[in-house]
Amino acid sequence: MDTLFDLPAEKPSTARNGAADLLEDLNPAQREAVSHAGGPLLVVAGAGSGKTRVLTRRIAYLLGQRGVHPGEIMAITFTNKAAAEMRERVSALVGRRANAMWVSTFHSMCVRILRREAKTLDMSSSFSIYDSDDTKRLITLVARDLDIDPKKYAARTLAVNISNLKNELVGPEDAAANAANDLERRVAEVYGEYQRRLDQANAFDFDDLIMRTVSLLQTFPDVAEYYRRRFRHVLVDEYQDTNHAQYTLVRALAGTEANDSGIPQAELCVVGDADQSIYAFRGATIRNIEEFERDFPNAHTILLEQNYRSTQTILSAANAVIARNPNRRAKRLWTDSGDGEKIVGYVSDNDHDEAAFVAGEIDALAEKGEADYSDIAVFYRTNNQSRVFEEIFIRLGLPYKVVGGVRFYERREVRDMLAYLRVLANPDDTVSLRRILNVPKRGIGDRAEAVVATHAERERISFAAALRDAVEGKVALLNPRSAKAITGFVTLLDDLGEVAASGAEVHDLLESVLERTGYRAELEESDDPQDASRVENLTELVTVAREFTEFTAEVTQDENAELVLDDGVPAPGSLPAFLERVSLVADADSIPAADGGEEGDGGAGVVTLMTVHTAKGLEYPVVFCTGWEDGVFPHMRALGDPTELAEERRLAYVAITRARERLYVSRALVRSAWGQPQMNPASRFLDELPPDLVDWRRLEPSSSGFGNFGSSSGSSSSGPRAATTWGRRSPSSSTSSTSPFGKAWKDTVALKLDVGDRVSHDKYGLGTVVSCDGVGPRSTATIDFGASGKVRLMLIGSVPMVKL
DNA sequence: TAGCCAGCTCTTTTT
DNA sequence: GAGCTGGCTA
Repeated sequence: MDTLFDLPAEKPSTARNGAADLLEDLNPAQREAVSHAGGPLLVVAGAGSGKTRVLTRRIAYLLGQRGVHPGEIMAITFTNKAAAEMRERVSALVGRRANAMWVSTFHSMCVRILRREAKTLDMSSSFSIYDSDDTKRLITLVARDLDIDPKKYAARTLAVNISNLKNELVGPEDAAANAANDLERRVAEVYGEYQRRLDQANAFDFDDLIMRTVSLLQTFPDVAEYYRRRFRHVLVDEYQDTNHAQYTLVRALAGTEANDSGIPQAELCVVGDADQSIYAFRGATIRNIEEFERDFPNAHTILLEQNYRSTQTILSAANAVIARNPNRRAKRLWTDSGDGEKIVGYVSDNDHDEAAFVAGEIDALAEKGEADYSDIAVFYRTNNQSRVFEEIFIRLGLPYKVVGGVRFYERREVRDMLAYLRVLANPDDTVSLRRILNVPKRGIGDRAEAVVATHAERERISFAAALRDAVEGKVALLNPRSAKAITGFVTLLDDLGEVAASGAEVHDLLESVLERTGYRAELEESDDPQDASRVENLTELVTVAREFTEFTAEVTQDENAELVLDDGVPAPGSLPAFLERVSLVADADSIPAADGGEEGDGGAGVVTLMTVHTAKGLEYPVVFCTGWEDGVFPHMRALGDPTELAEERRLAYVAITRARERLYVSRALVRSAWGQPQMNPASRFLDELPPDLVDWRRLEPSSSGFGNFGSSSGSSSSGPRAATTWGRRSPSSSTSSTSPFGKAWKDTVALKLDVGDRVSHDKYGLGTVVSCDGVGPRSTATIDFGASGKVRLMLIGSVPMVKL
């Protein structure tokens, strides 16, 4: 949160403005990227190749050398953090002029455009922004109303499908027309109704922000023309993560060579790296970067391969891993800064020991003065893996911060409060209104809610209006007790509405809500320990709101505040401004400062824990890559699909390339998952690390005294699986109560295979089993699929493969 | 209407 | 192991 309202550090700019200054300390490729003028430019920027530097210098160069006005520049990133950093770095180069640029995420840029053009779309500019939780709630409501069996079609599934359609810019009608099966027909049906309700609630969901902006630009040529005239330079960071909708948006903004409005195409500069594309699950497509030259004729491509971040050892490891991905454009990172330390490998008995090893190693590094806590990051594949690290770190008193996971703004109490605020800002926001209808409990049950909802539907009025009808006794079938409770609720909202209208600051309004609803009192009276931390979170939320108003007060007094008052931006410090801000924050926005110690906890800062996804774009002197096990990383769901496996490998590549000086990789033989211990084989990515680069501190015990099972795939002498045999205990010998394995094998294996068996796989085709590994639900087989190569697969229930 | 308990499903990754 | 749903009781 601390980065939420950061002002760019405004050093009195010893502005670099001369062309020589701006290009001086760049390598030839970087220099070319900075000074290139004219046609569309693709900068393929390998990890650590100075991408941000190129982008910021390019902007400074546009301003200083090419006479571009800052108002003509739009720079798009994926996180607020990246946007803030870019703005800050440009400011350092050119001073306050930077403020007139649009530097923002795709989503905030779209919000800004949509607020400005809301009337055109028949929306009010005070619209709400629904995140995935709101979306799921609304879809649940819609599905219920459409009598859709929630067991057969989970809200989540429907939401994911609708989101995918939106990312492809497919509207409800087209979705219905193209629906080819039962699921798709249901999705289309829900989609249509969902969209209608969003409209009714004066709300956009995340995907709408992009999709509706695109359709705005496509449907209203004069609107598109306005933005095209305004933005003569469009820069896009992390271009490999754009989805179809975002790609179309970029095209619509920049214009194409052959556009009909007579406005020349804007100068487009996109930066990205196909090897770091890790958001396919959210619709991102590498295609956009791979086909850039086809999409934009006359495009010029520049490759940045020199790395300024990591040691050669780390880069060689990264290169070796990513080289296994098929069909990629060759690219090899190199550095002239030397080999550095070897990679440290460690095989622990269980996830607990793995965390203890990491903690011990961090301690040793700090002790020896080789690293501050803030120099160190621990990465894992999924958020639930943070838990065991937290336990150990707390016990040892290691200062740490977990980024992501159950995010602050996703906590129930925080969302409840924000729902109150959203209802006050936008009374049509039905999802928020129904969320708080009976929170805290005030005697308005499901029954009463359903009656009011039906009334609203029948009378074609909003849910808020239906509540008022209930107060006036105009809702049939509503029992008097419920009507009374509703009256109390409506009165409460009216009172709070008055507080809001009186011009109270957001934090004062929030205080009023906490008091008058009795929300805080209820938590304080509870004896559930969880509720105590809820109270703390609410206090934190009030603090955030206070900082927000204080921050805006500071900015509006600033003589150069014109940017903040630009169109499309809600009044500074206002409730809508606050809600917009908290709706669009991301995990990555709350990463502790790398220089550490800001918060005054001893000057050494804190160790940062996060998923690999969150780590993208960051770098640390010391990096721990944990949980490198097949089924964990690569994730189980990716094991059976070459496309997904390739994405996992890119993820591994991202993880490795975050490290500057020291890299650790570790795995655990046994890990708790689903509340039960699971045995995981080594990650195949470990085998892909060149053996001579890794110093294995501890290996798997070579023999556990039980019979070997299957044969090692024998593919590696690198150590991690020097003896790939697990202590095998028969499921029946569960008399050994100390055995963590007893239960793990209760499930049957979906497919029982032996060496030499022929199989047919949905994606890989025909193959022959080369070797088998392990027993129980995590057993694997290495299969030779001929042209598709040798692949190791888990023989889990969902594997799309049959024995012939 | 609220509260309690049993049983179920779930885990990627996120703007 | 956690959070949600459904069914039951007061």
